[in-house]
Amino acid sequence: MIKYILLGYLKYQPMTGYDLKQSLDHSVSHFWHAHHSQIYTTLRKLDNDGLVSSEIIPQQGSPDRRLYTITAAGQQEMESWINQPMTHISLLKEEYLVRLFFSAERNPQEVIAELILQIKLHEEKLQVFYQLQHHLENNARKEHPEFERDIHFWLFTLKMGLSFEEMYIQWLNNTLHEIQNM
Amino acid sequence: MIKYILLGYLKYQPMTGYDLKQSLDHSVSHFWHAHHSQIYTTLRKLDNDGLVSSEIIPQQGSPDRRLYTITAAGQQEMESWINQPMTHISLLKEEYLVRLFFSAERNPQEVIAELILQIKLHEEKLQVFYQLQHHLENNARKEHPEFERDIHFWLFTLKMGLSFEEMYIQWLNNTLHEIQNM
DNA sequence: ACCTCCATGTAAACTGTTACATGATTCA
DNA sequence: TGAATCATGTAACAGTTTACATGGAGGT
Repeated sequence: MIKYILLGYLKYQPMTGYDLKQSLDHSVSHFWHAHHSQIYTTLRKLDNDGLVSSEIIPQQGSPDRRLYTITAAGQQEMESWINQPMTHISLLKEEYLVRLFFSAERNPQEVIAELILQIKLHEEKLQVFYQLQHHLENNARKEHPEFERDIHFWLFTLKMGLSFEEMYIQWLNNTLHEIQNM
Repeated sequence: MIKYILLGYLKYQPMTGYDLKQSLDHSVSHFWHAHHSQIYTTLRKLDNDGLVSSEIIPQQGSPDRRLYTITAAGQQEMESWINQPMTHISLLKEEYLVRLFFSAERNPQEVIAELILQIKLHEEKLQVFYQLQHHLENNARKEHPEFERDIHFWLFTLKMGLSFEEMYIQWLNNTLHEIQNM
């Protein structure tokens, strides 16, 4: 998957591994994250496979930057992937739910403390989503009118992150109250 | 993670790899799934580490069953894990969102067709959740009153799966309408 | 005749995380 | 003085998926 995210980004413009990491952290990371180590190694593999090309840009004082550019083969690979419709749904992996599932015998006060911490963390995340949404709807749209259509699609995915957090927080609060009244 | 799921189940009763796979598929699989190959290999590792013990139950006509029982060390390992509160939140990995994020240049009709298919798949999943909830709230509760408290916790996690699917379907429908009106 | 269920496993490949490793610049 | 940012990489490990492999029993 990370392969297609990198190709998708490089379709917009040539970028370095570092740039890509920054960009991902502020966009797709909410539904697909990656460490820099994985990004650098995947870029090398894409280069070996001819899906991207790279050129070294010398720097003084810091390591040379390696700028990656998508090739025609890379564009085709990306398009072939995105045009092949997805016929399954993704499966969640939610560690907290595993913990709650097996929490019946735990000390209720500790379960409640953990719930309250989860609520706090998810509320912080929700705030980040609101800020991102504000930024996309205002700044980005005005500064890059040529990306109007793309921004629509980015906002769709952001809206999903937002709805997820809102739903999750509500569910956590309901669960908290039910446990307190048990 | 799968290690703790297996230990958590084995705390209720001794089980075989096959039993565990069946049980997981009808419970935690909605927030943490595993293939049988991973379950069998993890059980072997738990056995080697002394967290479970196993005995072979001969069968006629089919392979012997290997019944796993949690050990005192296994119980302690599980309790130590569950009592150490989680101080982060899980990160989503949603392939469909990656696809939508990069879909601005796709043929709108294909994007719409994919959206409609996703709606159908998520609605089917939602129905499964409703049935599971009905089963837990009625049959399971009456047949196993000794698990009353555990069932409460299982229902919490089920409620989350249900809310997630309801939210997701609503988001998909909104996105569909917005794309149709673009 | 074919499918599903029971029941177990191994091997290879792939994906992802954590830790190690370096070093200049800028800001508080 | 210490932290953050820029900038890249490798290595070891852990976790996960896919494919291969077998074979009887019971139902349609």
